[in-house]
Amino acid sequence: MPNKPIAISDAESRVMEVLWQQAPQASEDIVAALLAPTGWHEKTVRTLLNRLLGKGAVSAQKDGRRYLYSPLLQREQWQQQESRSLLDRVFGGKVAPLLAHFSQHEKLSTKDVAELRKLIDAIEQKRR
Amino acid sequence: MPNKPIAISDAESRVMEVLWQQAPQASEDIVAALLAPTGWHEKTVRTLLNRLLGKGAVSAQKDGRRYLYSPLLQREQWQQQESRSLLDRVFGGKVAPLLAHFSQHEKLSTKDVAELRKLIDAIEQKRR
DNA sequence: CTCGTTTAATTACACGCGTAATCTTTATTG
DNA sequence: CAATAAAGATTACGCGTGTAATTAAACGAG
Repeated sequence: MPNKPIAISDAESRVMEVLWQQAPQASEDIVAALLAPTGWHEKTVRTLLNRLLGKGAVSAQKDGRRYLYSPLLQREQWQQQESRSLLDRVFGGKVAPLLAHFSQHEKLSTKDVAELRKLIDAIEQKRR
Repeated sequence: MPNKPIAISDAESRVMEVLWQQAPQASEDIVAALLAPTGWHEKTVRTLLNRLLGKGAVSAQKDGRRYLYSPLLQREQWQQQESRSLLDRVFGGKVAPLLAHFSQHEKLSTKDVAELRKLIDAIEQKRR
């Protein structure tokens, strides 16, 4: 099995989010995109980029004097890893308790509920 | 506002799980309960217990020469913290994408689906 | 009362993370 | 070509965590 999960930290995921929205991007742009929401220093962002490179979560192609970065780790894949981790760590691997939990504790908008219902219909549809 | 969230680490949560199943318990029992699933040394477990004490996640009452530990942080509360954290960090705070994700990527048992449907019915019931 | 044993408290230590600062290389400009 | 500026690479540093080992205290056995 080829792909062992790439673990990225919280701060690193913020950088990935920027790349998931658009790629490739130069570090300058990534720095700019993160400045407002996080207040991070340029140096900080570059450190995170390098760590992500080291982890194989992003790739870099040289473009003149700078690099252009692209995500290698896909957002979906990361979401899945994180979800599974929560499920296993916190809910004993069982989906129903998690969902029950959300229905009790998270305020679901009417739209959420409608969407949920559609999802379930679709799932049941596919089953039979 | 009294309760700022108590952050507990992964290893610490394993100790809490033991206490959530039954409390109060002496460290000896907790050590014993964790030995098989984790292989942790007695010293390790005691360290974790002390850290949890420091964080206010458990309480200890002296019982002769030993302490009996009880959880202060409740399981529900912790699950909620962790769920919210996943939701915010990974799914932009929106429930529907999380659920969509689960429906696509996690194998939901027939029972899961049935439960989900019941949950939704209940929610909609409460709304009108 | 002293020694050993059991339990608790203190200390250890490497690694990842958040957050940069410093050093180095490379391209630009006079 | 030499100095400067911009980008990248290396190094830093304190804190939490995983994982204990070491030290101290307290109680029971002689």
